[in-house]
Amino acid sequence: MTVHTTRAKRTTPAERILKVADKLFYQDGIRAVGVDRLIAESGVAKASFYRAFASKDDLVAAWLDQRDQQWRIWLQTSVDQLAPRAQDKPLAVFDALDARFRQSTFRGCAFINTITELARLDHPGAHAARRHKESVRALLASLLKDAGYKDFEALALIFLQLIDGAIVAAVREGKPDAALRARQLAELVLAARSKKTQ
Amino acid sequence: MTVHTTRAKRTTPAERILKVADKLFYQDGIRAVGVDRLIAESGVAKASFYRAFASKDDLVAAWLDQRDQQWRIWLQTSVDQLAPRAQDKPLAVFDALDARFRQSTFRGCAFINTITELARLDHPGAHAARRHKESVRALLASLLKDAGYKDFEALALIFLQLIDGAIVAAVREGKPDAALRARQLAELVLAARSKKTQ
DNA sequence: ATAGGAACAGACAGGTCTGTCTCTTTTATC
DNA sequence: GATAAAAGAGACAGACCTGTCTGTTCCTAT
Repeated sequence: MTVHTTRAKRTTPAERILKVADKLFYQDGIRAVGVDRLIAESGVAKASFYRAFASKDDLVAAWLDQRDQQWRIWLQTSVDQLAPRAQDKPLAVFDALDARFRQSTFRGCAFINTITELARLDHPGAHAARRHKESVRALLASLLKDAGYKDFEALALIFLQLIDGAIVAAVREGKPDAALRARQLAELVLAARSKKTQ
Repeated sequence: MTVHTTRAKRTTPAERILKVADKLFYQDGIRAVGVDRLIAESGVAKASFYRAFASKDDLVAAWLDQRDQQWRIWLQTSVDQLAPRAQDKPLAVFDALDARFRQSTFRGCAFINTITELARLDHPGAHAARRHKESVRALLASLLKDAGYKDFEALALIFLQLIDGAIVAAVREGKPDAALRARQLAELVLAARSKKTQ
């Protein structure tokens, strides 16, 4: 090996495409963004695009799977930062949301948006979106369990629904207030439930 | 006037188009339904379509305005039927939602779907959607005020957010359970608030 | 009865969409 | 340095999109 590829490998076409797709799909919606635009903005040849992804639908699924992972990492680290103690983590979810709602790029939940935009339930993107929500539900259940709540499974479903409502309301209103309202609702729920398992 | 148009007037092209648009836009999404399909399924000539509506965007706005009216009438009559007494009406909203979620045609809130599909905030459809949500908020505030709740304005915002969350969750899950969860949350909120103004 | 407008039917234009294909240039491996 | 795969550039096909325009038929009002 004469050269070893010592030089840091440049980003692959797939990586660049995914990065651009994340921005454009989230910002403008899936159907509003054509393959030609994805190619132009990522500086990739059309043949490279279709070598990396079998179709646009494939890219949509890959995008959502990547975003799912990033989103859960974001939530976990945000919650850990905002609430060091396990018992405080569940409610910190809504503080994390509050911060996210204030970002100028915020345009709702990419997964909800995908489900509503792609009405067909069998679209690969719709499947990815449902997988994401199930993952988040499991993450919430884990937080609630560690915080000592007995019926953490039922609570996780409620929390997920509060999150969905907060996101939609924040988009509608163009304000982050919905996060605080959801947090107060969550506080009520937790206060009403039998608090600890032991 | 010899003939007086005694005979019941047949439906106008605009009415037929709106009826088909209501079905197709809601079922498949706005961008997924082309003008040609609307024309074919409503049995209308293309010239008639563009005589009735200046553009497809115009039709979208007209559709949403019509649906807004129908939706509020539906909610009001459902609530009146489910809860004759003013103090019971606010929570009956969620029983009405429950019934709606069970319909096989249910595919979420047309207005939320429109906002998320048409990312552009200045689209006439987006404006119609925001007008609708504001109307519903006012309707909820009225129900809550008549039920005797002092801070009915704040409560209406919370109820609207609970409704949004329930709708999204119901679509996600493909089950109507979210309506009951939202109702229980609403019960908690009402119980926690200072109940009456007098 | 007849004139005028509304509705139907469909061709057409100009653009955009996804996906395929060719050709050239770069990059990596031996 | 030679060879092969990867990537860039872009033409092309076929379908679909919105919106316009030209005829023909029907209904209605005088």
